[in-house]
Amino acid sequence: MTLTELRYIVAVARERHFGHAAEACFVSQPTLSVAVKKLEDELGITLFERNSGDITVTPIGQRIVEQAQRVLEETAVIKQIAAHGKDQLASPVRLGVIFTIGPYLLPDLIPALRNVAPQMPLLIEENYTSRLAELLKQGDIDLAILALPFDEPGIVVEPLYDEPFRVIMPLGHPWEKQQQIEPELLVDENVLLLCTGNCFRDQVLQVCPALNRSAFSSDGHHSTLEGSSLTTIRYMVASGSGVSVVPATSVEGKWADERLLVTRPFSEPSPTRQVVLAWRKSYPRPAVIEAVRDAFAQLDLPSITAI
Amino acid sequence: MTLTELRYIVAVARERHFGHAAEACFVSQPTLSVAVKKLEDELGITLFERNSGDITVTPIGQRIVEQAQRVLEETAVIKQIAAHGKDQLASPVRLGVIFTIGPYLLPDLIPALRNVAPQMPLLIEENYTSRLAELLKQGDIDLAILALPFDEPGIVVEPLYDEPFRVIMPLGHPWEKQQQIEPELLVDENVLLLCTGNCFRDQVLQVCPALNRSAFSSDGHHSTLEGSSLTTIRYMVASGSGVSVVPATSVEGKWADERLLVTRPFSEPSPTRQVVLAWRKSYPRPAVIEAVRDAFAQLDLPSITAI
DNA sequence: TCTTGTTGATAGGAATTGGCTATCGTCAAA
DNA sequence: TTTGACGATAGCCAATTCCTATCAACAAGA
Repeated sequence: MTLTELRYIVAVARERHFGHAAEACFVSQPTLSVAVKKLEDELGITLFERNSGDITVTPIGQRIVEQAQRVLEETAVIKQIAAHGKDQLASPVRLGVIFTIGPYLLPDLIPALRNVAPQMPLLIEENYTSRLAELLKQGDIDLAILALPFDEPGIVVEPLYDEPFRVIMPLGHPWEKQQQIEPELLVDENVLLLCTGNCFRDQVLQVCPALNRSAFSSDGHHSTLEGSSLTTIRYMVASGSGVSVVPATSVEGKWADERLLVTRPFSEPSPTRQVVLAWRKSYPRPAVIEAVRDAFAQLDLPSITAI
Repeated sequence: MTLTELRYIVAVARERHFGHAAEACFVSQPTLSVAVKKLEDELGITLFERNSGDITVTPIGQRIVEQAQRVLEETAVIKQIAAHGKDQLASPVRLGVIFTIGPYLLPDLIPALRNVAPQMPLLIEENYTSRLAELLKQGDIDLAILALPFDEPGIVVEPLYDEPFRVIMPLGHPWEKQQQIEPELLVDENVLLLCTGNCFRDQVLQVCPALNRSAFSSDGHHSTLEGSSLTTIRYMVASGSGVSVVPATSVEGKWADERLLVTRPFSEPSPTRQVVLAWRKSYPRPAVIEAVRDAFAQLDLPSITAI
């Protein structure tokens, strides 16, 4: 049984005439005759009564023709779904963002995306890099915004921007008078870090490996404390628990709060992390990637270096 | 788009593995790969994300696969209808019978048919021969039981039985003492006939053309009257309006009523009419014809000559 | 870093199918 | 008896479908 055969019998039932039905199907009459006979043989029943000069549909043929019509309608729905769904920006996109970027980037990124692709529903997942990598590979999210280093098989990354690190300290801290902070100074300070598992912690430690040692030192003087989120760190720093190193976007622009904190850049060359967009090599909707790129192009975030 | 392709994508979506899906479809993996790609190209969308080692269905692919499944289910219904409808004795048969046979034959024929083909719904149409011929040719009925002469293009007839004519007369009629009636005697009697249009009227006139003449004679003595049905004729005869010629089955067996009428056969060779089964040459259910034959073979009607 | 195994894609050729033209057979109407 | 209409059949060609063999990509393990 083929869809073509079904189309043929529907046409014959409608036209009650093999010749006209063939014409309606844009095939020759023998083609249609043979196809109908083939289907009749396959089903083992006679669909049409060929009277000289008059075709009638048998009762069982009538039911089968009606069912064939239903089949054809359902296949039309497939084409319809396909035609409508051809717009890659029409179906949902699941976007993962790491914790240390999401809260500061998304309020700007989401409107920009709505601007670029108004019809595209967005599902956001905030999580750690490692978890996002998992979700990405399993196909549970489609895109991820995260920071290097990131290297997973089957995943392609594309740089979005470079984000410098900033030092934050409580109001009245001795470094307040310096316009730039030397990284080495941190070793002698009480530096608050994010908990283990957060990529930003690793990035900071990579910039200043000495902090790792001091965290385990037991002299009680140069110890580091840990916070569970950047917001927590901010409040811990503001309350005088120490200083910290945070991504620039989390303490500048609309997130700056001079009444609580003092923010200073590192001396040049400032340590930075590179924020990238990641997706499965096999992700079949390049238009979505393009839309995200366009959305980023629209953004005008302070303190970041577009790439 | 072909049903095979739809089967393939459903299998791939189910197995999430081209190789396994191909196995499930009893084709080689390349065959399936090519077919899926062909469908994707035709629809213009990517149905599956081919990640090394893991196949995922795209959101739009998911919807299309579900729709494809619906299509396949509907085609399965076609096969189901066909398989169930293969039994030619399962779907309704429309049977036409002429007025002068129906009332006397059907009470016996229908149970016999139910015996031969218990599952076969019967739709009965009682009418004149000419109307039955129309219905038969138009396909509004499938079979007809009627009397010769009957010759219509595209219609095949098969003898069922010969039915002798009988003379009926009121109780106490002079002919009551005769065991057989000579046809010539009718000319001098008041003979009741069925109305014009009824085939039995023509059959009687064919046996005794003289009646036709006398019907239009104006001497008032040898006139014929007309009744609208055999039952009417019976009561008209019983009430003394005259004599009549009727089919044997309508006045013998369970239809005999010696308290009202006297029934006599004609002298040999008795005039008869041949009752036949008629159907379109193209009627595609020989088993139905066979069932009707079998049902007649079961009948044991008095006064008829099986053929 | 190199090999290896797995998996889907591709190439090329054989078999099948679907379509065409030409012609036939049937049948009813003239 | 002839004719015209219509569906069936025959024979051929092209397109499709399916196969085997092979390739390419890639992740995992040595």
